[in-house]
Amino acid sequence: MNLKQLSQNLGLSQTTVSRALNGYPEVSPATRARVEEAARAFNYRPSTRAKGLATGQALAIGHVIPMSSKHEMVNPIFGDFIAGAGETYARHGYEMILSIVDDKNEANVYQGLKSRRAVDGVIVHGPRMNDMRIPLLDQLGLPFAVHGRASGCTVPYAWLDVNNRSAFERATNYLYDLGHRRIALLNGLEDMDFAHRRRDGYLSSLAAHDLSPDTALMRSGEMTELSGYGATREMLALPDAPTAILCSSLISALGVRRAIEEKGLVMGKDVSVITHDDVLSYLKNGDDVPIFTATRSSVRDAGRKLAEMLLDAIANPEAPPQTVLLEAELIVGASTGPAPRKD
Amino acid sequence: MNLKQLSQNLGLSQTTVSRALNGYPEVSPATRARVEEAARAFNYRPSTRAKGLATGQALAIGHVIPMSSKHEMVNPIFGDFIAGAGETYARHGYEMILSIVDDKNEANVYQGLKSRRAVDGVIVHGPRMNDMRIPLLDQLGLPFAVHGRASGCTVPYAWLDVNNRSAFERATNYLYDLGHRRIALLNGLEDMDFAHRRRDGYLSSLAAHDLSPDTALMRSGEMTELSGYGATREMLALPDAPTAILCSSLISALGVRRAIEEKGLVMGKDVSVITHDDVLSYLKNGDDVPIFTATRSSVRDAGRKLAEMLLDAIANPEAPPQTVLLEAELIVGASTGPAPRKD
DNA sequence: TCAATTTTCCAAAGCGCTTTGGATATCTCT
DNA sequence: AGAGATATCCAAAGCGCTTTGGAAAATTGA
Repeated sequence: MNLKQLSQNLGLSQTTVSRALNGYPEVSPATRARVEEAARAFNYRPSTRAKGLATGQALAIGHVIPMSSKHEMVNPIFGDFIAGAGETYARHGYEMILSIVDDKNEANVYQGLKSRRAVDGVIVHGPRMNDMRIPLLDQLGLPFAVHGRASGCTVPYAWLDVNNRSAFERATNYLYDLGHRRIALLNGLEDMDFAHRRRDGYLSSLAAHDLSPDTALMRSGEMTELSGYGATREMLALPDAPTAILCSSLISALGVRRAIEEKGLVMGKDVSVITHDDVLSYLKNGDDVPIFTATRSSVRDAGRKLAEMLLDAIANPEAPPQTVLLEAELIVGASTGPAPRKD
Repeated sequence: MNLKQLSQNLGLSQTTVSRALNGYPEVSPATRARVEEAARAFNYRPSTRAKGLATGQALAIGHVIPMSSKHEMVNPIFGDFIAGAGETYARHGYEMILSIVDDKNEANVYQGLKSRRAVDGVIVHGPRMNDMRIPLLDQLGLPFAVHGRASGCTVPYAWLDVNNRSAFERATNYLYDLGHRRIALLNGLEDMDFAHRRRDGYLSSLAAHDLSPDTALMRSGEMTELSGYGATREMLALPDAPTAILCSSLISALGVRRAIEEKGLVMGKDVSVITHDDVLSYLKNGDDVPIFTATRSSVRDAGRKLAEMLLDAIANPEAPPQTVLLEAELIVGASTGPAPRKD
């Protein structure tokens, strides 16, 4: 069923039917009702492609998911993020189109989306330091919004980020106040922007308390259970082992806990742990009482909100880019406690 | 840059340029080269929408991700699955469009995709027992392929599935051969088709060895770390605790291990564990030596392959639906060992 | 009652591509 | 050299929608 057939069925012109369906005023309430009724009956929906051609809009947003070509790893937060974004799109009649692409071909993909006019805008995932995608998109003139930020980018752009710096600074402070002096940082990959900010927050807290950072206690890498386990195991074997560990993801925190318990130590007593918690749907941090003390910020909410920002930016292109900085909650769970006394 | 402008630039007709770019024979090698060169120089790509309108194809595949409205949970395997599927689409010039939808509105979404002609076909995720989506899609005439199967569906359809039944049967046999007699099953949600098949395999092995199933040792639910932990904790507290646990996902296996170790027991010695491993990129089962003995089947490969099957089916609609049944590997890791002697 | 509005509807152009049905130029063969 | 084949290109229609510029019908005002 297409517009032509529908309008013939109704004995009306395509114009009138189109207008009735799109809420234009120049059609009487009576015929509008008749048209809507018929559209429902025949299960008519305008072809996205035809509509897009006619209006010049794509009614679609692109999500370009970078995949580390080294590790072939897709970001585990990604599922929940797009679940949030998808809600927003559904509400606004937009489609989400997804490209998963290894880091090399990224520029190509953005160019393609632009020149094929496949999307009205894109969401940038996993920004790195000095991310070249941002100037690229800016130059292409393709509206975009970034989940996170990219230090070193000079052009203004729309972003939504968790205040990773302050979150990790507060977390470190909290551990300091509990008496911890040997505090380790298990960070994400160095070139990811968020990792950089988290380290800044961590270092800033150490500095504020006249603690000098120890590179033996600062790790970074992919955030897997195994890497959390391995790093913790190594660090606990040090002569001057850390009494507290700051961890970048709940997944690696599981590994941290395992290494602690394997050594016969008790988390929250012998070793304190704070992790960042993205509130992933398949990885809850406990039921009522959180297992881990955590800096918490829902990545699904972030998806919802950032999608809204992008749609806003598309709707009024003249407005300056919005930016949102979310403060993570610091929620106290069972994984932190006072630093053990030295004997 | 559009076709018209490009062809004017070249002093050729749109027809010729279009043909040159699409590999039609009725254009001389010389002009074809000239056209391709110019297209590259001007970064020309045909508008997807216009092309789609003209050809009647969408060059897009829909993925409808059901989200349990109860738990708001997105399937954690989903990221890796679409990473695989995405590879295939990229190779064939298809786009992936994603809808995340709660179970109630699903029918609507499929209808919408069909009548708006937004996609050439869809992948069905997370099939349940007697899944009504399959007859629906069949009736709509929208090509589709299912990741998994749906017991009880009578219409023929294309699917790709792991042989969950035989995998869990073999795993149970393996535990039996190690001397285990109290074997627990931590399954996924009951109404998911794969959970049903896994239980079948488990029960069939028990029956073959004259073991009668004990409902106290059979759990099912969302597969989270916490649920694995909770269930194991409870079962280990039973007077007649299991000596082996069969687990449906690596995530919940982490919880299983935690509950075991928390009780001061050693996994692989006091309690054996076998889990299913989807080979998720962010959750590796150990580096070289697997941590868990596991039934293993890469969900990313599944995505790649199933996408290919769907594109095939779209390319020749007359062919009968393909079906692929993958056998999971049974890989032996450190989590299984002979049943402990009774004292 | 009749001109001036206002409502309500329509025909046709256009969005950017593919494809049909020629037209023209170039070869081939005898 | 000239007819038939073949290679090369083009104009125009059509895909399903929106939207512009009117036209016809209904309503209003004096």
